[in-house]
Amino acid sequence: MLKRTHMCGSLRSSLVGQTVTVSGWINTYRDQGRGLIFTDLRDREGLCQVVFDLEQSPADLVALARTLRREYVIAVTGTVRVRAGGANPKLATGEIEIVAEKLELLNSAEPPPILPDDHDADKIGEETRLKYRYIDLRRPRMQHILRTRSRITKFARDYFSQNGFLEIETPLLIKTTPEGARDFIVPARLHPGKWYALPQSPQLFKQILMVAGCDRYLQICKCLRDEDPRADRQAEFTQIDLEMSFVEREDVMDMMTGFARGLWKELFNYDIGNVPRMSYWDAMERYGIDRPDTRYGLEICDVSDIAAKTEFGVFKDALAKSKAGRKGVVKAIRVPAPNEKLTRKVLDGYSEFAKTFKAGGIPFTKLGANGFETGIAKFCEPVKAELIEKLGLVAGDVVVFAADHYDIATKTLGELRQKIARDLEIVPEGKWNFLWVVDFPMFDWDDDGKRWVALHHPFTSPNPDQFGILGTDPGGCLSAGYDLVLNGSEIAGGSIRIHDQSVQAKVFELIGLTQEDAKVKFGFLLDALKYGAPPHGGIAFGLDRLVMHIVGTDNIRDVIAFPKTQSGADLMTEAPGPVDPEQLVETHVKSVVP
RNA sequence: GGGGCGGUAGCUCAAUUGGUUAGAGUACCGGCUUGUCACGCCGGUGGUUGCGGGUUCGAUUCCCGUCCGCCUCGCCA
Repeated sequence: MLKRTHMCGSLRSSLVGQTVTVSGWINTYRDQGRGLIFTDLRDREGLCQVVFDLEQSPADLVALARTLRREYVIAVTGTVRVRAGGANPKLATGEIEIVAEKLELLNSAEPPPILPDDHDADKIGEETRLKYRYIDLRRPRMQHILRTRSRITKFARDYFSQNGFLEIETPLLIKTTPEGARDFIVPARLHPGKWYALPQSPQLFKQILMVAGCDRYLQICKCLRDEDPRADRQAEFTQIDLEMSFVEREDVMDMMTGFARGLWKELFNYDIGNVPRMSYWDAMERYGIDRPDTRYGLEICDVSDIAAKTEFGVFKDALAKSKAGRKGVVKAIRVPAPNEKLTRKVLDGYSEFAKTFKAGGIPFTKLGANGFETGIAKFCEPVKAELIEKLGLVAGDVVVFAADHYDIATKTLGELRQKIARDLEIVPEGKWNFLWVVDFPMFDWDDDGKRWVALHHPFTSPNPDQFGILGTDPGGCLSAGYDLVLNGSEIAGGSIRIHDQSVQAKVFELIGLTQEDAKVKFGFLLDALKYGAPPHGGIAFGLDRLVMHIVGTDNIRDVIAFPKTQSGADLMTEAPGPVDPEQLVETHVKSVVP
């Protein structure tokens, strides 16, 4: 085999006159007749043009060159020269070409079902791309994503290693975790009737590593949750998982801000600046969501007081509602000009959008030169002065409302705010808005189950100043949790953990876990906490989402080499599939298909 | 589990009110072509219209069921 000396995509005019050997795939083949054949040869680094000069070449080289087809794998030795026909500015290697002197056919290829060209890849159905993923991944765009992902994990390993983190592996076959997402389970052949679970995260193991004195831990690991996927969610995903001992909230946040700062410097030479903070309740009030996109305005304003003075039945009904001890609300977003895209039809469409979040609809109006016009103008006119004052309205502003239970109205406007920003095309390009969201409540009241549920997870510690009210006012107790938000997307979440066994027991009690239950489910953690657990806390970055932001895609499957479909299938390997009946016997499993 | 959109040539799509032999581009094959670069020109091969059933003289088209893919609500401590 001809020994490769250079990568196709790395050839430059500085190599003119040199003899080089490159290997790769035939990207395109342009036969010019008796005189010339051009091919673009592709490898991981890019394309370069290889020209076969048929008149100057021996007969066997010409004969072999004539048999080449797309996606054949070849090695070529030749001389680099400046292109006689002029440079191709579209290619990084466009100033030069290789004149082939030796050609070795390493493998032929059947005509591929799809071609690995970026220019028409966007049109190809994803189903086909996933089935022939090995061809799809040959595309420069996909190679760029895989490489970027690798640069990110390398940077993470370097940064955290420099800061004293040890990379430690935790088990994949673990005990099922009762709280949270649905587990993937694995039958235990050596224990008839018993099952392993695959980890939703290494949470408990990394805490125990802190008890074990490892001090600082890093793992880039797969996590598995058997829940329905979304455009930004897969059942199998990767976390950059971290934990630190002898730290408080500020220490973890500083360390992680440093990571983000360094990563953006490394990848974009971009200074993310100081990362601002926002409390959970501030985020919910102003943005209707716990991961606000602060790249644009459109903040949410509670106008319940003013709405109560109107004769609008929807407002009155909403304000009369009550749930989990919280009254109904009326909230509004002021949409300043230019807002011409918010036509009557678009605004009416928002009500349909709102219904997906169980809201009744989106009342709206517009402030004209002489008062409110359209929509619910007649109900707003009597409280015109107060609305103008509260929302800071000027003529031309559109106002959209949501009136419902607190959680529904908040969520609906939080989602609608983002939709309006997209519709008006006011989301700035090229902006990286990082934000720490802090001061989450410890618990959320579950009205159906009539119990408190942990908002983060039940190992999250209350903030140091909140221990006093943990028992007396669980609903008001704030945690030492923190989420790192980037452009409206949660890219990391973590907390200071409980290291005191009695506090852990209290939290379990509050979420309705009896001592017996806690012992059965988390006994090993409670035991570990007894034997000298240091104060500790950590965080986990969602690697897939991080890569999505960095390469600019809204499809999580684009950043995973071999992703699954929405039904959890791998179209290339056709997993999941049936197993041999003998495997069921061995694992003591009887399969019953409905 | 619910809602929405989609499935026609290897790929991307079209096909009038239910009506002749289901078309186009691209890919592929053959021929021509000495500076192309999404090469060009000429010709050709290529179809279980996702699958099953129904209505009809006749179904890609209408109806029922089902499978697959995407988006989404629930779900995702």
